[in-house]
Amino acid sequence: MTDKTPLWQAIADTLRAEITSGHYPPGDRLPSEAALATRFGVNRHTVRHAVAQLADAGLVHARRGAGVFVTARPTDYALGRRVRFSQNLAAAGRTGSHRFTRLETRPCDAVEAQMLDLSPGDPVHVVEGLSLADGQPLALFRSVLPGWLAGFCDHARDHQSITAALAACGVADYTRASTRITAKLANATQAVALRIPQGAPVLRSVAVNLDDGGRPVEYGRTWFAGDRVSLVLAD
Amino acid sequence: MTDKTPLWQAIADTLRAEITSGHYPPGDRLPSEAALATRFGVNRHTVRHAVAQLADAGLVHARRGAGVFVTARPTDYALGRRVRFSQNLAAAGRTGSHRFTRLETRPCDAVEAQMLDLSPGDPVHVVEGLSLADGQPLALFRSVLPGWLAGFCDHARDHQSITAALAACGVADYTRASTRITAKLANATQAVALRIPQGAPVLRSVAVNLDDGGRPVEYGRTWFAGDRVSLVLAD
DNA sequence: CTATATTTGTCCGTATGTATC
DNA sequence: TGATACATACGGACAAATATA
Repeated sequence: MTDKTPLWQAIADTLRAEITSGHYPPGDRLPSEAALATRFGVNRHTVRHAVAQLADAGLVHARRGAGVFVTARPTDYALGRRVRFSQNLAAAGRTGSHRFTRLETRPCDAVEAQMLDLSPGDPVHVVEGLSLADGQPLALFRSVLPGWLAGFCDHARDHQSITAALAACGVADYTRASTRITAKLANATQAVALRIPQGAPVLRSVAVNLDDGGRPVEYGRTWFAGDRVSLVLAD
Repeated sequence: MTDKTPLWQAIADTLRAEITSGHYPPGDRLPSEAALATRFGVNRHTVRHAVAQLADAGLVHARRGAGVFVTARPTDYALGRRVRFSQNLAAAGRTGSHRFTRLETRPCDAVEAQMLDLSPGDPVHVVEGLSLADGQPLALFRSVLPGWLAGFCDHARDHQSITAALAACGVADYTRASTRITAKLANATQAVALRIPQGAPVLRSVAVNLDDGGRPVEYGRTWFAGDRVSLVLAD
């Protein structure tokens, strides 16, 4: 080898190409380090160096005693002024679906009142649910909507869609005023719902949507499974 | 008790009010569970239930053996077309500073080549460093810049600023083409540098900046301490 | 560095009121 | 009415992490 690039990097590039080309699909196990070492004709440590780079890049993840697995490609989820769940997943080539787990009207607390421009104790509609992509849990969400949207819960139950229910309440269009993103660790409840191990990272997004008159119509919080989604801000 | 609201919720509300009113400032320790139990005249488990709700809301966080602490408000970090670190922190009322930990020119790998529109092996400048807010580590970053920016490393060393070094290389302005955000767990290296426990959540942001001619001039990755920052997308 | 006390985390219980089938 | 499940509240014991002398 007269080439200046290190052996381990060449091996890493080869593996990366094989993974991205689909030779090793997401969830698949790579050949053992020993097998890769014989294949490339190098020492196992050289393979380890290459695999470590891929793992650091998040492309694969090793499980002691089990092997090295190709990380499932995270679903791209676009954030912007107009965020619509199903459209987003369609763009990412996935079939998305909701499942509402709670639907109720109750008095709001202080935080909800401030975000929705209400007085504490005013009625609000609350929708909780789970977002699925290709049948796999992608995110938990809790949306709070002002009580003056008459009959929202019934519409939501009928249409199984927040956008459709808002339309039925006379809110034809809405845009996102602000989004705030933080990283948290999954608590027990979230871990069970999202089918991720407890302590796995979750992306928490807090957003407020306004109708075309500038009135707040939705205060939504979403918890994404951190390793199944990547939020994309496209300008 | 003829009241229908649970005891633990009333206690949680009381504590929440005392925290938000500033009675317990951020970073402060709450009285021990035993002390709170005697104060409210309830069992320790009831206090624990109340505190757990506050912790779940992110208002406080408990450290075994140490106590329950009021969570410091995370620094707001605005994301948009024009992202400048120091400006962001100034807007949040913090004093920001960089510290470059590595500065070198080397051949690029396959991913860097693709992101920067180069051929694999072309030279790139690499800047690694730590971002601090009020002296506290906020984020780790690794920026990769194309090699045709002559003398970038020297300029960066002189100015201790990526924006200034780019200006010295003739790139007067640059805008962010795309940003991609995922949640990860801190590995040992990141944990030490950011002074967070290993396994704490980190926000990974991957972005590409373009000059006014649309050429990629920076491929930057940033790892934010998940509980010290909240990324804000303002439209 | 070694106790020792403090504090939270987790587990075992018991009992009661309420909602549901 | 009975059976069952669940949330609430209390009591105790010990483990694990931390602070302190």
